[in-house]
Amino acid sequence: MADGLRERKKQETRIALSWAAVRLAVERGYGNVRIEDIAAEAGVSLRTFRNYFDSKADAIAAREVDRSLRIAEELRARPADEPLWVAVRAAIEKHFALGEEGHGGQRPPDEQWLAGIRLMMSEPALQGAVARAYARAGDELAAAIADRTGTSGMYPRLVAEVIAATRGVVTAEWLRADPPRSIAELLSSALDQIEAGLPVPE
Amino acid sequence: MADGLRERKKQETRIALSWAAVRLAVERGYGNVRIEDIAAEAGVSLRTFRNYFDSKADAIAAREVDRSLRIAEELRARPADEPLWVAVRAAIEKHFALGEEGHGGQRPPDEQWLAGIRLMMSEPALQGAVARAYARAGDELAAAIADRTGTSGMYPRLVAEVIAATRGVVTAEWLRADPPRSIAELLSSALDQIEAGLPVPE
DNA sequence: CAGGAAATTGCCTAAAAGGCATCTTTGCTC
DNA sequence: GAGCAAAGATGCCTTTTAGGCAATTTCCTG
Repeated sequence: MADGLRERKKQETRIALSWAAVRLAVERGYGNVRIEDIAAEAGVSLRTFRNYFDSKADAIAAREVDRSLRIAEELRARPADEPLWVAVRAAIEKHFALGEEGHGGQRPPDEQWLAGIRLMMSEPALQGAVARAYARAGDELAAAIADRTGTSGMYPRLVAEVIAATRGVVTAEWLRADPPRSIAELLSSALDQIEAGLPVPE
Repeated sequence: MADGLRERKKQETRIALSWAAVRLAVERGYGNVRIEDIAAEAGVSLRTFRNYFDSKADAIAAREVDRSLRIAEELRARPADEPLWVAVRAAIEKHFALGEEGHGGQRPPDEQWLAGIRLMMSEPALQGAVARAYARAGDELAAAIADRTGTSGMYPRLVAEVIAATRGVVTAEWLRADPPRSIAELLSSALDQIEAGLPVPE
């Protein structure tokens, strides 16, 4: 078998800890959550929490790490003969569609997930951990792009980082836009601009 | 007056702490430096260190924060009628030329500065703080671009984040390239690709 | 089902984070 | 140039985090 009970349980614990961390932080505020509480919520000891994550911030960011890594996965899943940017668009779109299937059910914009995103964007103490998460995702993405295009050097990394940046900007704009705008629309617009070389719009 | 002795001294202390933090971390390794040591090195109390920075990592990243903020400054300093991307190229080039004038003298590639950069790129515990630094710089840059181009919405932020990403990729490539390559050349190449919309190279 | 690797846990020490009160220094006013 | 108010520096204190070490329990393999 690929991974026995052992590996699966470890993954479950990791996810349980991360969700517990996000939930508690959203409820009480980041600063009012002790890792002891998170561990208790997930049913493990404080010391075990520490075996999984180096810090409280990492635990909260873990969920976003997993989600972000999917972009590279999605990209690899696209047909190999599809043009790069077409595949990229599809991969990011799928990434953004994620959030419904968070922990089982599929109630639309998943309030829990959204609150978590807002938390991560607003709490300064979390930005570092989140940034590291995105850096990790960028590495994977760059590798996927290198494989797909057969390029090396700066190109794969440039594309990966630009995609990561785009994703961040789109997310921020989506959260901010007061007459709400659809993510798909924002994303499409942003990628159009990227592909056009970012000329100053008139 | 704009800033009295008070303000200037505060700035000096901040810089002294940051340099001390970098120097000690480079010498002994990040984990073997206590903030107490940094404070002592800079001639202030431990408690005062904490008034300046929230963490050891922040102190180390502070120098990079200041340096990164200069990109936006340089951009604002360019002639207003210069095309955006021309101005951007010039601003980043100047940013990269920085490092000689670190703390007074101007011995070429400033070993101290380079070692600091390597440290920041390699030590995981620092990546969060550094990422936050770049995020700050991105905000300033986006504002500068918005002012210069008279645009709003996602465009200024997209450009700012793409520039930040480019700078990061170029720096990484420059540090890694074994037959060393000039920063100017790498930067120029990267920006050419960005302006062309990142088509897959042949 | 026995041996061994891996994970969980408790215990312990060092270090970090940050509130609060006090003392100094700086900048401004008369 | 003396005095006053505000801002900064410092010391002290408590809570929380970080992580090493060893004992114990849980899963995998042969």
